[in-house]
Amino acid sequence: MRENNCLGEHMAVTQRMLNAFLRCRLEGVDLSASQVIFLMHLYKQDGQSQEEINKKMQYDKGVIARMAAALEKNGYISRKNNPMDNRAYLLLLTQKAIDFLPTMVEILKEWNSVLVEGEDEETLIMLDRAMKRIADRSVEKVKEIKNGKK
Amino acid sequence: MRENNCLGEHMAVTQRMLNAFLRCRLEGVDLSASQVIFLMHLYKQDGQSQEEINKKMQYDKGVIARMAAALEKNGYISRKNNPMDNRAYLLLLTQKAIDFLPTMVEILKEWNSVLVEGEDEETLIMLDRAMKRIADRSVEKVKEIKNGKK
DNA sequence: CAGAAACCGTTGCAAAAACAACTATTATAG
DNA sequence: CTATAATAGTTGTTTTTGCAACGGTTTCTG
Repeated sequence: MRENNCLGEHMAVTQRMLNAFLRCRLEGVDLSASQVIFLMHLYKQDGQSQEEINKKMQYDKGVIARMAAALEKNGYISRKNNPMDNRAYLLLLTQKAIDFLPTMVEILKEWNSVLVEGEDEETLIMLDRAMKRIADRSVEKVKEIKNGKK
Repeated sequence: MRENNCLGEHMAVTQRMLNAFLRCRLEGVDLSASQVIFLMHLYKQDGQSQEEINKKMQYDKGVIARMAAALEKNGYISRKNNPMDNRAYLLLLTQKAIDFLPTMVEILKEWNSVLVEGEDEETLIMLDRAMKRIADRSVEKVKEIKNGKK
């Protein structure tokens, strides 16, 4: 009981450190820490909508809108209207973004190596799966609360 | 490899959900999400300095200074000069903070129950320890980078 | 002991993020 | 078919966070 209560704090600290790390490694690059994660989602699957990125990152949709606008302005993505749904965009990576991928992967790999250093393969698999379940339940919980309030 | 890369994203999502959850539960209370965590550190050990809280939470020290000022202004803590070191404060919980403790514990317990739901006791212990190691390495890594830059 | 370095805290400023109100489009219900 | 609800995105405003420069203490070093 006592021990579990700290999980959240460890995550919070790690999260702040990740952001600090990314800010250091992105010095001189016209990308913020969260924009890099944004782009990573598009690398995994190009042509998503802001809504889809929003669901995955769980940032406020206003924040996502501004990130997308900034990424477009800086030439990392283009926003095509989705012919299937005129409300939504297709967010598409530009060549500039594709060229930046190797750098980004290297930076994320460096961070990942810090996270996994000295941990068993078994522990890591377990950790990742458990954290996914936890993240999913967290999203669900907040959704319930917010729906209940309307 | 592929799987581990997502650890950070799961943590990030969970972290944002925790903040959203706390904001909901703290409606009408003159405390922010991070201020509650701040107070929790004082509950664990009263009379710490801002620097000590800073080390544990890993927020920027300016942020900690403003949190402490706000908590004092709203009557949750008092700041006594430390007779052993005139640079530092002793941050002390007031009665108002102590009265609020049960509410706070209940809120955090509610959140914790979301995190641990359906997980084995074994998994949880493992998770907490692994996350502590990860958080510690993260802090260390960022410290190295920032020292290297000076 | 004097000067330099490290430490603790504050403040101005800028970036990041949340929230709410809004427009426009699509989907659903009666 | 129309009215209502839900969806996708934008924008104004406020709060939160990070960074850097600063002032006053303490500690270290020669």
